[in-house]
Amino acid sequence: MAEKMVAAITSMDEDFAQWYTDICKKAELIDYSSVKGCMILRPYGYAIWENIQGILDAKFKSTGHENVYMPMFIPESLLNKEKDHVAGFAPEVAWVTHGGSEPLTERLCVRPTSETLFCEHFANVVKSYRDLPKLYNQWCSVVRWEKTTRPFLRSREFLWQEGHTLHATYEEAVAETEQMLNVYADFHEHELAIPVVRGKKTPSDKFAGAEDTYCIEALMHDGKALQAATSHFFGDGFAKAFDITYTDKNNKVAHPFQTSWGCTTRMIGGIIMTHGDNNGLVLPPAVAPTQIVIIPVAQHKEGVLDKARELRDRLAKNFRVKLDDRDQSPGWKYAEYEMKGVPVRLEIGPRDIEGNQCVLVTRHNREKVFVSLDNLEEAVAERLEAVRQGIYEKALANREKRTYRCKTTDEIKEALARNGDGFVKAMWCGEEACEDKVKELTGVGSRCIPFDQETISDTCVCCGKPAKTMVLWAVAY
RNA sequence: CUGGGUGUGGCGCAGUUGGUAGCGCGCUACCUUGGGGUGGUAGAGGUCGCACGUUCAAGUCGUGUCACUCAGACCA
Repeated sequence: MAEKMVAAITSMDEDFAQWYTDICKKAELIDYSSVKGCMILRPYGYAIWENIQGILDAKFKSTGHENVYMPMFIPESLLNKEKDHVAGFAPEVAWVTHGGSEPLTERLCVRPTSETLFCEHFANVVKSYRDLPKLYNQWCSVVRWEKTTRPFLRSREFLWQEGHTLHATYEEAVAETEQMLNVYADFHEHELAIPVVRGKKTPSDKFAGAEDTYCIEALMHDGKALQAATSHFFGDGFAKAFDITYTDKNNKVAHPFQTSWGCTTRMIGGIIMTHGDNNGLVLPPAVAPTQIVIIPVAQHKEGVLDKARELRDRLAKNFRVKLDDRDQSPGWKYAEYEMKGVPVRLEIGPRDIEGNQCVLVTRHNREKVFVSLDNLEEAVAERLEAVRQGIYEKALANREKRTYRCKTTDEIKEALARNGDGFVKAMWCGEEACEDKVKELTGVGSRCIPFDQETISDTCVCCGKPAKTMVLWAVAY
């Protein structure tokens, strides 16, 4: 009977990409639309995003940020003001050329990111050191005309948040960049139960126009890396390009220092590929639209549904709970909620009611426990925490198993061939040519220079010259 | 953008040498159902991705086109 359930989706070991697509569709997260690369976020998928938003928004506000909303159109001349920035984004920009049937005098870009809009606005409103810092964030969608698309991982329009801040000093802006990276990292490791590596991008991999780009990198179940969030330090480059100035305490005109940071619906792809299994999605309790689902057993029997409703009302005070009283067999429902990744399932039938107990089943390991109804709230909270802990440890174990320390490119090739894709830790001399060469020889690209450095050897994995830093390498999504 | 794969009821598929579309699941109604997709009876639902062409006749052959999907390159 167990075989019948897994037949619903492609096995992840057999074809990970197909498994991923099956989950997106069958867990009812998304549907495709008639525009290539533009996906429909269905209620269940959007609810995950709303939960992510709720948690992050609170963290942003508690660190002093305010939400704003910028227009979705950027005049071409504005986009062109910072040359590295425009070079980075121009190839994937969508353009509006007409208003009704009239051609526009200047075409408008649909925002791929909003640095230019924020800069234009900052230039208008910042006059004095008293106006600093500016700590802004916006929740919106952006458009990047990608060639090939995948649900959550690469779509032409995607939802995100972008923080944009202005500071009087270099040090304060760097501190902001680091602070926000840590907000993202904590969110991933605690709420999403996804272990991440914090680090800095190599110069060739920086955001277009940034002085430094920090990022967090996660390892997916199949051994490929996913950049989960980024935080950029801009120095005063944008401020100079957009003529943002203020008068400082000494009555001198100065340029402020700037940051931006963002994360996207891609995180949902990360959740799927980190925690999912052959029975479907596994959601971290913090963002699960339904944290606990109540399945009545023999629900037509006297008293069962009444008891189930009573439990639902009790649990609703502390949890996101759902009672499924549809006319389907319990087994059918078990399979459905496993597909949808509900962290904890509560089974309640006549025998349980007689014994003043119920069954709690944790999604990630299908462990069943009988608990007394007297302290159900505590038991549910404990089970949810067990899921969070369990999936984090499972993800961490996968990452550790797939982290290889290599001294030469041959060692990298051998490690990947023997154990499959994963994180490679190897030394680097700092030359872009070596970065490219490693990718060409082994297939793995540089992901970041981790803050937690190790000394794998004294020489560059590629050229053999003295090494400057340890770099994390991987095949990336 | 490059290279593969796939387009046939809602979903998954079959359809032979061209001859006028079929199966499973799902859906609707009723019955049945105690712990992992319960079983039964009856029913609804399709101009075969789109366009042009060949032919007496096209789901089937040809050309084009679009979409989805996978693998690269690029990106969050």
